[in-house]
Amino acid sequence: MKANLTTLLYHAIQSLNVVISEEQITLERPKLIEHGDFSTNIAMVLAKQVKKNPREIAQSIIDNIEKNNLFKKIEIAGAGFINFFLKNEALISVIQEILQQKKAYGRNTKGGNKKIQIEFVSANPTGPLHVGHGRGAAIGDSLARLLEFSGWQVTREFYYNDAGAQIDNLTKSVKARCLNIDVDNDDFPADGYRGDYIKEIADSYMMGLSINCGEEIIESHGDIADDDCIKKFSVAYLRNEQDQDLANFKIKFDVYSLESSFYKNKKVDEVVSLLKSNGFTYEKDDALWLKSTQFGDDKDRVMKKSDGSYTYFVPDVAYHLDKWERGFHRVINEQGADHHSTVNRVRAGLQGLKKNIPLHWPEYVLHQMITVTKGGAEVKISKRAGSYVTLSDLIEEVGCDATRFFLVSRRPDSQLIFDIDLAKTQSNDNPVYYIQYAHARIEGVLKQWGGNINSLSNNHPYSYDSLLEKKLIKKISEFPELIETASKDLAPHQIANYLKECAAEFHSYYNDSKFLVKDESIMLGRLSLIYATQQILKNGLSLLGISAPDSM
RNA sequence: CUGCCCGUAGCUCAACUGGAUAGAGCACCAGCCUUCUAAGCUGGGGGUUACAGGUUCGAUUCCUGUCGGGCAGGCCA
Repeated sequence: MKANLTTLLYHAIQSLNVVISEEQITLERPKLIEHGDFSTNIAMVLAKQVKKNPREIAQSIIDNIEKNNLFKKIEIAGAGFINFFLKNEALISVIQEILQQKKAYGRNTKGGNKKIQIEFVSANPTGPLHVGHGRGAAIGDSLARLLEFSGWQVTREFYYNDAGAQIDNLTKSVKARCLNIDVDNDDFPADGYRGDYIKEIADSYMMGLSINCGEEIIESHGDIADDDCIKKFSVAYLRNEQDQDLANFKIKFDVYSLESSFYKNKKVDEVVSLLKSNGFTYEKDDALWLKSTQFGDDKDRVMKKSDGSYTYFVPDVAYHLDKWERGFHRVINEQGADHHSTVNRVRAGLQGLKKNIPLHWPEYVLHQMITVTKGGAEVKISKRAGSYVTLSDLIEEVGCDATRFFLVSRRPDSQLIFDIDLAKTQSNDNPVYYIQYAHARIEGVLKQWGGNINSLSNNHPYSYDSLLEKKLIKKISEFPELIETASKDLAPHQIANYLKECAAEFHSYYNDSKFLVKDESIMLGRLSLIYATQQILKNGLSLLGISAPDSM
């Protein structure tokens, strides 16, 4: 509908001999019902260029709109808004559209089936996943679903560091625990990991357990002197645990990339020699530096440390070169904002390769920190992890659906307060239940009715005259526009907000109206509206990876 | 000290990227179940959008500065 209107407007403006692109025409959904179904400010935008009063321009645009039978009326309002009021038939046609397209309703082809990669979570295997990873997981996975729905060919990817200093640190920590060195003991590694889980790993290692890690089975022989074996075992143990957490969070990845693989396949060497031969490096203080300031970084960065090993961003650049060579049109990295300093470095490194990689490739979605509260007080630690709240604690305490909803429901760039008490309440306080309840309520009515559900997708002679019906129809018809803006903005929280509003419109309607009435045309008309609403709720929830229960 | 993000009702958050009278939910007050799920609905009070300037027909949104919070600025990731 919106697209149709835009085209109509475009033609009307062209016939005024005004140069304009179709993208410049913005159509809005007015907040107030008195402002019609759609509204545009295009006359005010054109006022400067045309040098005429906006209201005059608006009038000539209206006069030039091609004949059609969509509108009840078109008005000029305020400083020069053009407000469109659609005919009833045009408005209610959305119900049949939804019921015919079902789970495909709202889908679009903006992505043109091009390849896009979303990297998210990317936790290092040095401990259990924490809430921050959970936020990344919820946002990243919803983004993936949203972009698939928008016609992109999506690859979900997880990258982890299985090679650097942090892994050595993990190994030392586990080893210390194998030797029964307590975390308070002076002999325990100064920067070691102190959570109880380290003790669990050590115990399992000493017992000679084996870990089933993908296709590989990692065995331990309980040999305390074998650092390499401790390392492999610990990494496998934690990877295994993280996979379990992610599975419980209903998240699947298509590809796992290992930092070590970019050393093995010489990608790191390739990157370093390219940067060298392109003249973007220099030696200083026994180290090799990247002239990242030439690409907008605020200082140059060390690539190769004085001990001969590379800093973390070098394999990161190699990894992104690998992504580029795999042919992704777009790459989105979802990460915690505490990693924002890597953005400039990775992009600078890629530019230095002179491979014609676009300036803003890859894109980043950075999420801010999370505060978890319970009983009004901040929760800072989990017993197992020691210094932070784990994702599995949350899932266990409030469930997967509520956890996902709360973690995805805020703009990524604002700090989030996760209220465990609120997420746990099974009442109207809790938006997840509020939305799911709307879905279940509709299912209840449809079950009670017991008729042929498919017959609802036919046209029914009912005019939807009540205000609540009009508002609900308006809301569900906005779903395709929501998908477009949410995926353009990489902002899945918009889906969560929308679903709350949609559920609210439904609950009001439900409370006000009777569905199973004697008059069949009224009944079928109303049932098809709520059936369409249910479909919208289901489609929206599935974009967030949240279940749509038939009863509660 | 420098860079990035944020600052909206008592609390948690929106606001279609510059639009019309800034919206929801909690909390508070007053109502609605012999009728399809009350996990619901209806009504009410609550705001100088941190502050001060600027840009223009029009600013929560863009620019500058100040204040406050978070995160970075390690040859850690």
